[in-house]
Amino acid sequence: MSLRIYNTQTRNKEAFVPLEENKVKMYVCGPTVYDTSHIGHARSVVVFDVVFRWLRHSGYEVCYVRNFTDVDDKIINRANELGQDPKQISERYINEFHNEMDALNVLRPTIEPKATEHIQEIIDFIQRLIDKGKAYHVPGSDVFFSINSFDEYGKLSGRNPDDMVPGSRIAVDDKKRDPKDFTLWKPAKPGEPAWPSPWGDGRPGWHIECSAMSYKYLGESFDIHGGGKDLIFPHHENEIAQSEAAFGKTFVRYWIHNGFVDINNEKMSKSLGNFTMIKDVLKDYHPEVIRMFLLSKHYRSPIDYNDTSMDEVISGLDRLYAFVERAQDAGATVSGIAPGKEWASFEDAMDDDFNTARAMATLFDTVKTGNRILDQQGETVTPETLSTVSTLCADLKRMGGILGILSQEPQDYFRAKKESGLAGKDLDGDAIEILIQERVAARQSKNFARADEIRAELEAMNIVLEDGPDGTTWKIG
RNA sequence: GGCGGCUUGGCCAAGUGGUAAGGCGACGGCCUGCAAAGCCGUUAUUCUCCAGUUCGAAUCUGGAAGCCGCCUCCA
Repeated sequence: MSLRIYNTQTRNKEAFVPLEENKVKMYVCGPTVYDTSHIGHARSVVVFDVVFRWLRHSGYEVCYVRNFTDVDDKIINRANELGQDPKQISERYINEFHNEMDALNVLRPTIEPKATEHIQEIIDFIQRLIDKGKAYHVPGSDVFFSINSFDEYGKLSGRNPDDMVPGSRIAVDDKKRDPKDFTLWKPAKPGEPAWPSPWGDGRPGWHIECSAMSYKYLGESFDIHGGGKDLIFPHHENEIAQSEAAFGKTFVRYWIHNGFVDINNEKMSKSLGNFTMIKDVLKDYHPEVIRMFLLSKHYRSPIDYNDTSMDEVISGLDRLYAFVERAQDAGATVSGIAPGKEWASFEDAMDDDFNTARAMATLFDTVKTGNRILDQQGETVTPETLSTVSTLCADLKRMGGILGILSQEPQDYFRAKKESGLAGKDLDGDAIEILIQERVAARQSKNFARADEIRAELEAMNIVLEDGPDGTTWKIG
């Protein structure tokens, strides 16, 4: 089995064959840093983080580029609102973004270029387009890309340029030769960030930065380009036009687009006021719960964020960690263990267009198999059983390594869960221990009424007791 | 108006021609003083509806209904 990828452009799953053997060049559109990142950004970043991990695991040397759009109308507007410099704004949100993604256990891309640090490359790119007759400068105004100079315009989104009704959405700008032409370079208004150029002081349009930066780091033609579904048109369509017009080569071989995150079955929007920020979600849920949630459905489908779904994921992740803990307690080791057949199922799922939802099922199958084996054991675990359980546990951890979960020791995971669960309660771990000791004494003297009373008291505070062979433990229910 | 997507058990969700993965929940059992956790078992003769192709369809074709996204520098 080898990797197959659904290509937005062909609308088919295709066998993945990189341009250069054993190497993959991948570009993903990063955020425009004008505001706090929301759960939708998290999905895109986590999805492509898993793509990155899977490609690397598959033996490819991956050059993964994810940009920051740090010059943009929205950043300028925001800066004006706050009376700050645009650079302060973008730096602040880049920092925030990095902190949140680190918290979500997202690997840093190979390169994270910023538009403002590639102005010269952008200018050179625009000049090349002008020289080739693909773009034109309106004196005293913008440089525009000429749609009519690129006859494959629309091939990614499946739109026919002739069907695009001029002025239906955007006011017709009569400086353009064609209403569908888009800006490559726009003149700066007073007080706005600006760079000198052959067309006067100004700044780049949005689309051109991605073409210029992907060209610089990945070349004229590369393997994978990703982003959110909304970027298909016009952003990615325009990137294709720019890059293919400039170099006359296929720009990108595989286009990957992730679906949206809805909130309680509604689209996130300013008018609904339901923007759900990553930093707020991180306050409510363990980072691995968030990752597991984002990967629980196929990346191209919409996914709905709501409390019920999150609670289901918590139960599932607890279950996985509980098995790791149980296996380790039984003496299982994970280092240096060869992959087992559970891992093969996981690989099949991941190779099938990064089907994390299906891959997730193999984690639970692994746990089920392992628990069953351990349950059938008596007091002493035979070497054969231990070996089997070690393989299962190692497979599970290996899967977790791809999805970016199960990265903690189970003890730490459950301890952190207890601590966060106790936060805000007028009860601490010591107080619970005292109650447990009282209950142990009550049980020993067969005073089960008192024992149950204590248990009920704790249960009312969402603390659940478990009486095991080695005594009583508790957890947050 | 143009383009695209979705509709699977109580809920979430895989599954693109060969007879319905997985999770959560629920119920019964083992275990337990009773519970909890874990395990075992049960929980869709059926995949929005209609018609067609086929030996065979959730999967292909045509049609209907409902929902959703993009066409606004929103991931």
